Amino acid sequence: MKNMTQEPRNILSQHKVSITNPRIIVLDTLLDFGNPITIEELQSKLKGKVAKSTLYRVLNDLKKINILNEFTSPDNAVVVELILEEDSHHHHLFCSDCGEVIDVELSDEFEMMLVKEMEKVQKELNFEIKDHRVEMFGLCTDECSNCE
Amino acid sequence: MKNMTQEPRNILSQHKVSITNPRIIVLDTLLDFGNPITIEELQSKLKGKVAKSTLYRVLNDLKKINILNEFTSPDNAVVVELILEEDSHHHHLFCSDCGEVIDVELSDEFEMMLVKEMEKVQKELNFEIKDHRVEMFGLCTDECSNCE
DNA sequence: ACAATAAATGAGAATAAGTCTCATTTATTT
DNA sequence: AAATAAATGAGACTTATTCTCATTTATTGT
Ligand SMILES: [Mn+2]
Ligand SMILES: [Mn+2]
Ligand SMILES: [Zn+2]
Ligand SMILES: [Zn+2]
Repeated sequence: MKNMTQEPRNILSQHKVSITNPRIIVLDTLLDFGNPITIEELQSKLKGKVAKSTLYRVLNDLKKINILNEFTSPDNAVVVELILEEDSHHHHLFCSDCGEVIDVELSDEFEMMLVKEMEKVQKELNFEIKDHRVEMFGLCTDECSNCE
Repeated sequence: MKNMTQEPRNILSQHKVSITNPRIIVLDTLLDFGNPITIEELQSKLKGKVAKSTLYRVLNDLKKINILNEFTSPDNAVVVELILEEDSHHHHLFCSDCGEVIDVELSDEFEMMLVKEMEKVQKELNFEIKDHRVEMFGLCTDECSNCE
């Protein structure tokens, strides 16, 4: 049985955000794409359906309720991705050629070691570390449909 | 004895880039600041000395000869830093409050483990990984002069 | 279900980071 | 020192994102 939280209407009501057409459409598009997506690509998918200003507003709404992650790719494209409850902590791999962004889960041992490193840094620099991010850069090989 | 490579004129001539005033001034400012700096802050330091268009051109020149690293902070500010020969591989810590960016060197054991993780990912995803970046987010504590 | 109220939207104007143009200045080469 | 090539400054231009405001849509209370 499919997770109810993945329905746009449920996601919105769970977060006490009013259910509107543009919000449903944007969520649907993000859920359907299923991967990190550039604003540019998202805009092209929504052309004629959601106004540009509304798209940015909806994305901000989703950020505010902490279900949208935003970051910048090495070629300075803004990328967003939904954070679903079922998603586990992960990182990203960027293709320098086609710009594709791929989710990557690293091993628990590695994540534990990273936490230890952060604890060391915290003490040394007297800084309270809340979060981290690991980004990997490289090149898609043969099976990428975008680069060739 | 101070490293000759740290003199703007030497840096430029070593990279076969012509020695001009704006380039010297920008390099001096970056060297003097000694830390990653936002474009905004850099511009304010250069106000009246180097034209905006020239600043961007010089930064591009430095990127081309691979002595400038550029990245985006979590609040979407563009940050640059000089890559000096004496610098070792390192990562960054961002204060979510004041925006400060701090260099962080992680342990060799950690870096080795990260390389191993990347090798695993490479095989699994058939992706050629060239580089990586670890970013840590948090809050400066007491001794930060910017946040208070 | 219906009116009243509050919130969200669309269209396009405004803002601002970064790029481009071109006349002038500066560096390099001869 | 003159000739040539490269770099600069000023401001125009481009474009991603934000803002404004009149209209539409959602929510609430009856
Ligand atoms: Mn992801
Ligand atoms: Mn650094
Ligand atoms: Zn690719
Ligand atoms: Zn701080």
